Amino acid sequence: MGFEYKYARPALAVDCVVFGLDDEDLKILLIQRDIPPYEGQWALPGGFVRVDETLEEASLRELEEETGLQNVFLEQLYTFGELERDPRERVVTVAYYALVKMGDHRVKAATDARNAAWFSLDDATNLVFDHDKLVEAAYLRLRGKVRYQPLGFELLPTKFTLRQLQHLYETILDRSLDKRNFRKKILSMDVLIELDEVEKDVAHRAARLYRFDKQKYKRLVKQGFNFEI
Amino acid sequence: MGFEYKYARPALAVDCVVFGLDDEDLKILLIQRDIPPYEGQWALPGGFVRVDETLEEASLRELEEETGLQNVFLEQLYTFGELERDPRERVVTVAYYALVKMGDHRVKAATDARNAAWFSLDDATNLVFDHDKLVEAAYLRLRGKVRYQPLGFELLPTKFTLRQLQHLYETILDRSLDKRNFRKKILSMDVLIELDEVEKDVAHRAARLYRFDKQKYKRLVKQGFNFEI
DNA sequence: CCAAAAGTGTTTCACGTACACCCATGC
DNA sequence: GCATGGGTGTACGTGAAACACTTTTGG
Repeated sequence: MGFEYKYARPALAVDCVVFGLDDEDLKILLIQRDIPPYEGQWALPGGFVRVDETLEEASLRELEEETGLQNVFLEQLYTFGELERDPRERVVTVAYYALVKMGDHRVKAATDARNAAWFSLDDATNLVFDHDKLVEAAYLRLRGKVRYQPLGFELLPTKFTLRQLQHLYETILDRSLDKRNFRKKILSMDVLIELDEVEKDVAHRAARLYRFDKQKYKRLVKQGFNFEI
Repeated sequence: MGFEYKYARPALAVDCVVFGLDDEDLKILLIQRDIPPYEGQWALPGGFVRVDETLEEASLRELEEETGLQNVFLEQLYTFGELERDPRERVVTVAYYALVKMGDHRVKAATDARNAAWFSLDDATNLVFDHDKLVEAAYLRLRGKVRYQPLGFELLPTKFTLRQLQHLYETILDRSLDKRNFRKKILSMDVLIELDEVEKDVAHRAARLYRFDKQKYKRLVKQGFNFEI
């Protein structure tokens, strides 16, 4: 029984830092572990890589198993290989970060997880293993990359207002932006489609809705265009 | 004898894309394999990660064992986990890229390598495994990052002329730059130390030598400075 | 004295930034 | 009619880009 190798091998895992955005701030998705070690404590969703699946497949599988999430934007972040990351044995983990439209998804705990819930980034602290470090690295990457790649749209509903988009950048970059300049800039890029629709159920003038034009963006990039906020 | 685990584990390796720069162009360091599979063919230096060393330690160890290189700039690139990367079995590899001052180092083949040699980037093709892909990814990363991080200095001698520095950017970015604007920009950043020395053995007016001031650069970064070419 | 590269300033234009008011809507 | 956020234009300054000639040195 079991698998035998000539030399000792580190175990290989994946972990996901899942970002979501609501009216208040940037959130990340944590699970409460239902198995040792650190049973009952909060951690990033993740688990061991099977020998017959790719790293990305493993991440998506673990995400669905532990939190119910599907169809998320996923990108590799960094591989953490310190010797004492895991108290059980040597475990190398490939970290991914994911961006989800929070409104579209309801999270639910499942396999190996007692509970799954969104935490404000500031409260997502004292996690098990070296997961605080992974969260920090993921946030740094997001903050750095969101300015020159159209990642932000993955966090918003398909139809959004310019206010929502500006608020997203203000939240992630942690500074305020000038409304007129922001609108001028984003509209001049010509990657938003202005819809014949306005937001609903607001106690004031309703704002126009927009969609991100992914096709057009790709075409522009091929012509040398650089997205930048 | 051997090590037994409950579940099958992928093997874990590291591979290094080592860049160097000479008068002509950008080079990468390859080894000619001296062991199966693909014995005799050209590949990136690399090998399996031991259970008691970190990923970075493994990269540095393999680099020294196979090419004799020491004291190089090293940074993690990406982790490749496709199922059929290696004909023997499932191998996940953590790729690193390295930058070396070619003049300072003499490469020599050693453990597991029949030969080690520098190749022009254009000639470093038809490598074994998925190494062509790793080289492509490393070059993309270098080209992207060299513009807003002072990576370039890792490829030059400690003392260099502005012409050499400009040539470095022209080579990596693959476009020509205006001499006056380049000098204005790099000097205005105030991260170069002008030395009381000029280059030697040139058949024309000798250019002034400079050093990169790493300490000052770090101080400036803390104050919000952004390096950018 | 000739070849080769070093070194040096100015003008123009685009873009980022700062800044304030009227308008539409729901209650 | 009032509170709330939607939507809009201009002036200024900084920095990127274009561009050519003189100086120094070695052979």
